Amino acid sequence: MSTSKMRNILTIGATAISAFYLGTYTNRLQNKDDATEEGICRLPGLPFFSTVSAATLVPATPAPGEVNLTATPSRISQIMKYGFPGLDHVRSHSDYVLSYDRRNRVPHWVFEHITADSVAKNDAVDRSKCDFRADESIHPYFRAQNTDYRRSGYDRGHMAAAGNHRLHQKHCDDTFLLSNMAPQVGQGFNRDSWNRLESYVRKLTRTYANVYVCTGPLYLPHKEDDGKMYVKYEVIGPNTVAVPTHFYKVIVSEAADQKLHMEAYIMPNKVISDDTPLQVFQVPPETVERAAGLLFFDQMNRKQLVSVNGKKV
DNA sequence: TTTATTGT
Repeated sequence: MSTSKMRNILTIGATAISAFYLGTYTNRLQNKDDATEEGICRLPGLPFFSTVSAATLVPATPAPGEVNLTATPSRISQIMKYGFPGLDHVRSHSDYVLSYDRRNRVPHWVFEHITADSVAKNDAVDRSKCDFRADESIHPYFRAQNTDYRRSGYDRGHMAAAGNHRLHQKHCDDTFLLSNMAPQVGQGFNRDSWNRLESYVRKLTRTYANVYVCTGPLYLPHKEDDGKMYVKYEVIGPNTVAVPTHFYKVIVSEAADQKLHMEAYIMPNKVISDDTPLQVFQVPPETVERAAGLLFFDQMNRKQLVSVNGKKV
């Protein structure tokens, strides 16, 4: 085991990670050659695919230079090109797709498709004009409110980052829904190392034509003094919003030649020294899948996959 | 630069 791998495991908790089988992602994918064909048929009647026959009645891909302001079927298909990680309470917004965890009042996962254009500086989009607000599409029993976060000591941390959605003010606004938030340690995490990871993902668009990123929370077990394993996490506010122990990102970068490069990261929701290299937090994608109960990019053709965490496969 | 909060 390499030094960096060992440091990584120590950082995110040895007991948590050793509980998961550290196989290779490619092993599972090797049986998935025909995954693409079965993909569409597998989808249940989600609201945005409700009537396939109606698809032609809905505005399709916008003309070049124009921007989708609503979650059109074509845009959702583009964002979700490589498959849905899960299907629990899926919501499609103008520029990202989310699955909501009603029990924990935070997302299960959010999916984004970003390009050099969508992350480019745009004076027409002003983050300071965006307001954090409750998501009215979530049943009130399960809806997080701003009061849950107030004086909790935690930031309202974006899962789909505001900085990834600069094509239009509406795209930026939509990322401020509380259904896209989870409680994050502010100084030392959200505003620092997690922000570094988000910036790194944006930087990938300088090299790759399309970047697909899935982000979400984890609740990892740890061993306590009695020798038993427990999952323990704080909850905040009147609506008992869960404070995840860790967060993940699974990224697929698509090159102009259709070759795919996959990366996966798990970071603990705690103060992380700014000089910690992001590589320290790399894990096999399968580790995130087992921890989250989700399958990422399962519609990806493995023949296109050329690297995982920077190593050839 | 972007990420955010504090009865400021």
